[in-house]
Amino acid sequence: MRLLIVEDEPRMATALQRGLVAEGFTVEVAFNGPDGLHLARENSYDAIVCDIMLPGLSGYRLIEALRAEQNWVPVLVLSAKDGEYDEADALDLGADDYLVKPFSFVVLLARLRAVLRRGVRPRPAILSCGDLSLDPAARAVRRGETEIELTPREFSLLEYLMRRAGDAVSKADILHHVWDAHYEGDANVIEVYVGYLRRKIDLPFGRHAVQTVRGAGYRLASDGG
Amino acid sequence: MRLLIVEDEPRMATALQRGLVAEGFTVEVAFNGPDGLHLARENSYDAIVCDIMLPGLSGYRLIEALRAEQNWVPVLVLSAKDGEYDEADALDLGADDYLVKPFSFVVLLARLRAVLRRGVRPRPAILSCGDLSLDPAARAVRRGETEIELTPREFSLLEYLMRRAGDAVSKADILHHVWDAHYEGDANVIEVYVGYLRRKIDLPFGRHAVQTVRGAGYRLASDGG
DNA sequence: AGCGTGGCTGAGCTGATGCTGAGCCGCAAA
DNA sequence: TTTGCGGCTCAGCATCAGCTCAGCCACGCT
Repeated sequence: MRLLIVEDEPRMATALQRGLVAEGFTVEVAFNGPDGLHLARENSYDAIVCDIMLPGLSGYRLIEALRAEQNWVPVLVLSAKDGEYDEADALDLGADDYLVKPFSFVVLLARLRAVLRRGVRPRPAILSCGDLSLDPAARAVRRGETEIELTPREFSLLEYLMRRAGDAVSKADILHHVWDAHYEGDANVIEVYVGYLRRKIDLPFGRHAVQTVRGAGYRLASDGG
Repeated sequence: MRLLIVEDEPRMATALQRGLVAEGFTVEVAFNGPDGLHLARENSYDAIVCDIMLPGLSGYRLIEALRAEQNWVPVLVLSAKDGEYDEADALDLGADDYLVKPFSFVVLLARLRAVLRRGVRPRPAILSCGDLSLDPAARAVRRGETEIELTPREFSLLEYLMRRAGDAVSKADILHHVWDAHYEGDANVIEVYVGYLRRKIDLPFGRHAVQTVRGAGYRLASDGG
């Protein structure tokens, strides 16, 4: 297991390095943001442990830059801040976990192991299919540059379809996940809402992202139509 | 997005439920461990939010039980304990994240989103014979680059033939698997549907993937014709 | 070559499926 | 109270999938 530590405070960096080496990890250290980004680009790490407050380039920007390059290496963020919105920001930006300083080494180790166990897989904070994108945190949907207004129900329907983009999704599945497990009503609501969605995200753009798979359900084209 | 909350304290449970429903999630609540486990077994949730201290069955045991059954639904653990080893335990047991009470709703939401974002969904393999391929999840069939539209019945017939590619499959077998074990009708339906299939996957491409084995049934050429 | 059986197909009926516009209800802001 | 909006139901319509059937074709046997 090969780790990169990005941490500007020398004592903290050294302590982390020693501890993790003692646990059997191979560890490299960068003391500022740009160096960290450079190392992360050039090498393939199993995980990155990254401070937020960094000279040159903040931890946020570092993660953002990596994710923009489709680099999904697990990142564990360390921060002296304890404002809750910082944490929310980091996770929505694509960090994998978050620790507030001071933290105990045991907790760091446990979280690092949890993060490593999950391994690398693409998980963009913003869902996108072609030029169609949906940001769950911001509750925003856009086709290219055009912002699209959706009602809450329309939004969850699209979110569910986008999370399963490319799959044919049955109406029963949709009813369970977007409406309620015990929803008693007619599955016709889905047809109605699919209609609403199409009128907002497809028709004005001459696209066909939301496809009917007769007898099976619906499918969102993974290329956005 | 469908969630299960397992929380015995009624005020906490209600608060969570309200907040998450307001965020657009579909939420079910269990007030003790055994109920939670039962619901988690019976239904397919996108994530579970689970207290540690539960009557009947602790959160630890609940996760352990699910994981033992190969159920990898993401679990976010809540706990009033703050001993660091508890956290390490929960993560090592297979929880996906951990929050210590009291926590803010914003943080819960951010972590929940992070956990949902990396949610796994193992996809069934794509069946293929030569340049003919069938994706059961996407309900899509293609010959080379050309997408082919099939009706549900045609689709299951082709799927069955592809799963037994190279074998001669009797009409009785087909009737049994593609129609119904208790199907009463004439086996002539099969001939009709084989005809439809050929017109869609063979004739336009000058191929002969679906072969008649006179007196025995049909065979799908394992090289796709 | 003739014949019978197994296999194929076009026509057509029927119920199922999906889509849409109209309209109701409840809630919340004006 | 009125207005607007989101959520939903419903009925009507168009289309389609599933199936049956009758008649034809072709394979393989004598």
